[in-house]
Order: sequence, then structure tokens, then C-alpha cells
Amino acid sequence: MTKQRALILRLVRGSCAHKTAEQIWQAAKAEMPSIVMATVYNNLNALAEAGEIIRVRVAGGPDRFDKTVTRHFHLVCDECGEMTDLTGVQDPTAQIEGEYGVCLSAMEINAHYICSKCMEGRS
Amino acid sequence: MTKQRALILRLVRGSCAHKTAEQIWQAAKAEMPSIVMATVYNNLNALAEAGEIIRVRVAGGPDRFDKTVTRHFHLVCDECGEMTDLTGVQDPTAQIEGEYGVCLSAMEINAHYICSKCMEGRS
DNA sequence: ATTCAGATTTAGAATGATTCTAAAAAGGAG
DNA sequence: CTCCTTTTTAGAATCATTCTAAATCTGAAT
Repeated sequence: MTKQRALILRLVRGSCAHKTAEQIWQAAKAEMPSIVMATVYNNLNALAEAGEIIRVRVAGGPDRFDKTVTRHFHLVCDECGEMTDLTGVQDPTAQIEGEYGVCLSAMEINAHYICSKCMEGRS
Repeated sequence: MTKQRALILRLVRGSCAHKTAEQIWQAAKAEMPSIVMATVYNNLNALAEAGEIIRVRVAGGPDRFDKTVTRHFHLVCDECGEMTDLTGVQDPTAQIEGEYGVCLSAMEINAHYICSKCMEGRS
């Protein structure tokens, strides 16, 4: 556990936003100006592989990193990219595994919309 | 409707596979050797915008293009990328719209697994 | 505390997918 | 056939991400 990895984990855990690697890099540079993008990716990948955080891949934008590791889904604004956790949505994993006789390793559910802020800005 | 656009539409409609832009380009070059990648993308984008085909964005790989335009979800092999339509999966759109008071423009549901072919190859 | 092997960081190049640009060519309404 | 618009082409550019190789750091064993 290097300083860099600890910093990146702290940054992901310290925000409710689903930050991009770029945003995490910006925040990290404020505390550690020498840190480079590759280190941010290295650590985000390592942390995701270790199950400490989750990498969320979403259509039409860069990946996001999420501190919430329990299975949940996302609501994504197609204009500003803001991402909100969706709780209480029925999980179709069991249904799919039963009907198709497969074992799922992961499930992405991304609901796309335009958030109220962006909707206003359209007059 | 140019020759190129007609060709690309025919190629997407003529296969059950969810081809990538690259694969469509390869197939298109067989019939029209001068066609360039940008034209393939231009037309795939135009056709998707016109609702003739659907662009499917999936974690960890290039976008796929789907002739089936009714709402459905996908099963994706994380090893070979093969994509299968999922029918009969309950659509959580209405539930999310009701609970969150939003209007969804799109919904992605991608279930990830390792297909039987790839599973065998792992011995 | 010192050493050493292995993991990590850095800087920058490389990659893959996709989009953009500007000029040439094609489409189609009249 | 002519003019205007749209599309194609070729290639550069962009974005997100990964890779490479050399320098540095980490942690375990001395």
C-alpha cells in the first residue's frame, strides 16, 4: 500500500460522486503534484480488482469509480454525465441465470435520462 | 441514401451477430474496396440516429450494431465478446420512472459471463 | 538499521476506438 | 443539365486507457 494508492482510495471513498479517472487525478494532484495519470489508472485498476472499489463503465463517456461495492445500478444524465445510484431496482441476475443456464460474472444496468439541472438549462 | 449507406444497412440487417464497426468495415470492403472507416462510422451513426439500427455500447469492448430495434437486453461473453439477445427479461424502466420521477431515454442492461465455447477452451 | 527482490511510480510513447477536417465526389430537386 | 447540399475520402486528431522501460519505493528477512 503506497502513498499513492492510499490517496486514491481515500479520494474515491471520500466522495459520493462517481468520479472519472481524470477527476480523481485532478484531486490527487492537489495533494501530490507529481502524481501521473498512469499511476491513477494503475491504482484504480488494482483497487477494483481487489474489490475495494468498483469500476462503472457507461455508454458515451469515460469510466467512473464507485466506492459502493454492493451490487447496485445507475441512473446517468446523458448531458452532464452525473451518475446516481439506483436502489430498490429488481435484480434480473437470478432470472437470467435460471432461464439461460449461465453463470453471470457481472451485470450492468444503466438507465439514461436528462437530469433536472440540464433540463432547465435547455429553456 | 448512398450506395455506402445501403450497403452498411444491408450488412447489419443481414447478420444475427452484433458486429463491431471494424467487422462491418471488413465485410463492406469485400464489396466496395474503396470504402473507408469514417464512412462506416458516419453511416452507422446516421442509421442509429434514424432508428434503423441500434448502437450497443458494452463494457470492455468496442460498440456493436444491432438490427433489432425493439427494446431488449444483452448477454456478453467477456472473453470472445460474443453477444446474444436476452428476451423475456423483466424491464425495470417503468419501475425506475415511477420511483424516481424521471423519464428515461434509454436503458442498457448487459449481463456478463463466459460463454460455453470459451469455458471449454480453458480446460 | 541494511539489504534485496519484487512491486510501484514515473514519463512518455503507444494503442484502440471514434470523431473531426477539408477537399473531392456524388445525390437529387428543379 | 445545373446548382446546392450531403456524403465520401484520406488522413489527422482526439479521448480514454494501457504499455514500456528505467528509476524508485516497499516490506520482509537479515
